[in-house]
Amino acid sequence: MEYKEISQAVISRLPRYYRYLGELKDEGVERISSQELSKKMHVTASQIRQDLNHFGGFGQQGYGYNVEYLYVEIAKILGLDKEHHLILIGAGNLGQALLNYNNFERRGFIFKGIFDHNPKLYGLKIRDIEIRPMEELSSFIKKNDIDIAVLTIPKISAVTVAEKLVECNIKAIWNFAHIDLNVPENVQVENVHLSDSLMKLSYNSSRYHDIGKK
Amino acid sequence: MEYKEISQAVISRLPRYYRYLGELKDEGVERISSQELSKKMHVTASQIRQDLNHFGGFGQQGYGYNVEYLYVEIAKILGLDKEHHLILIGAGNLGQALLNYNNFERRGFIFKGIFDHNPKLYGLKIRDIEIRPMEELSSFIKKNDIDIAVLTIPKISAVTVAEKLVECNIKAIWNFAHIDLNVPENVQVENVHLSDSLMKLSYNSSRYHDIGKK
DNA sequence: TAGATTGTTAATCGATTAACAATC
DNA sequence: TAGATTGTTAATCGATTAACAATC
Repeated sequence: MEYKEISQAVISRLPRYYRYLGELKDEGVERISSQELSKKMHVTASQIRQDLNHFGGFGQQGYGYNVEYLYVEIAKILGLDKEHHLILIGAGNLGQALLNYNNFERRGFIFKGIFDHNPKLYGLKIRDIEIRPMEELSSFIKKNDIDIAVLTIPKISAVTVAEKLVECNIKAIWNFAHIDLNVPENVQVENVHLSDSLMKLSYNSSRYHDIGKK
Repeated sequence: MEYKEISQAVISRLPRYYRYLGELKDEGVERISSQELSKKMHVTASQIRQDLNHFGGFGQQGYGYNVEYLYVEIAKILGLDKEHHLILIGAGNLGQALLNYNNFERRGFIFKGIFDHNPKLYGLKIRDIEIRPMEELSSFIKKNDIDIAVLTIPKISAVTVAEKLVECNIKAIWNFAHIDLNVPENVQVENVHLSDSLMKLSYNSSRYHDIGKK
């Protein structure tokens, strides 16, 4: 399999394509051209064709793209054709919210374990998943073939926990802690920095209304 | 005040600068050069200087940047010098997690009201904030000078609620629903699409480990 | 003053868009 | 076959990086 580096800009757009194709599929649409899709999504048809062609020729000249087929192919590209085993680290409000979010499970992201450093929680269950002490982290990851660790802990402990996860050979960290994690390049990190997002919104709304419409 | 459009790429980096400057300030660092900061943040010094100069000359030749001063200035740019009044729409798990997240309040983002369409919740309080029926939305927004609506509801109702918010002249929507909202350009939308983020992580970790290191 | 480091212009790089030949 | 639409190359646009004169 030959490998060309594909930019994160392209990758970031894939889930959105996937979402729109899923909707079209549910509406019973069989085929769609890049132009039709571009109108729906407010992007250029050119970009859609370019993006998709990084991964293969999924369309057909004179016809367009088969919705069902493209939907399945993008799922494969995104790794949604395989099950992913997750652990949650930090059983606070946000962690529980993620645990209770059904959509992840539907896409093959299965929470296998919950970890917390509060001894009062040990043995309690959320959605039938037991809360365990941090000491069991390493053995649990190995035993349960864990792919992804979800970090919903305060930033103060995040760095240490991330280091520990690296030692456990975790492949990916979904980081909700408000700090940058420095991990080796074979460990993938995806950050969700909620305050950054809120500040961006604050900037955009303040600017817009201070200055008036552009 | 003259206005030049500043790219979202630049804006997206501001909260990160702000975070690092806050840490430096807490460590008692008084001044920092773009080069020192660039090493800490793993970006180029050139980019830091370019980014900051969109908003003014905050540094001094031969000296660098005063940490405290720059920290305050970036806060102003991001609109953190003013209070923002928020409402939460959707009192589910994720909504509650956001309500309980102290950091927002510390930065001036204050939740004033909670709305839900489940009558069983009316009158209940989370963090001393009452849950109200959707019918009161419009009057509440006007009366309490609400800036930002936080949408933590299923996508099926998100579009309708967004339309209603637009009618109420809301300035900004922080959207956690997994759907694109179409609103007029004077309403700012910031999306947090958690499943998109997780899919991106899935892609990156699958790719990396399928193909081997680049 | 000499050294350091910014602010800013110019060069490079990469991503997006346009155009069109290939082909279903 | 003629029409439609892709896949792909070329042109454009914008963002990042490099370089350096200005200046503290």
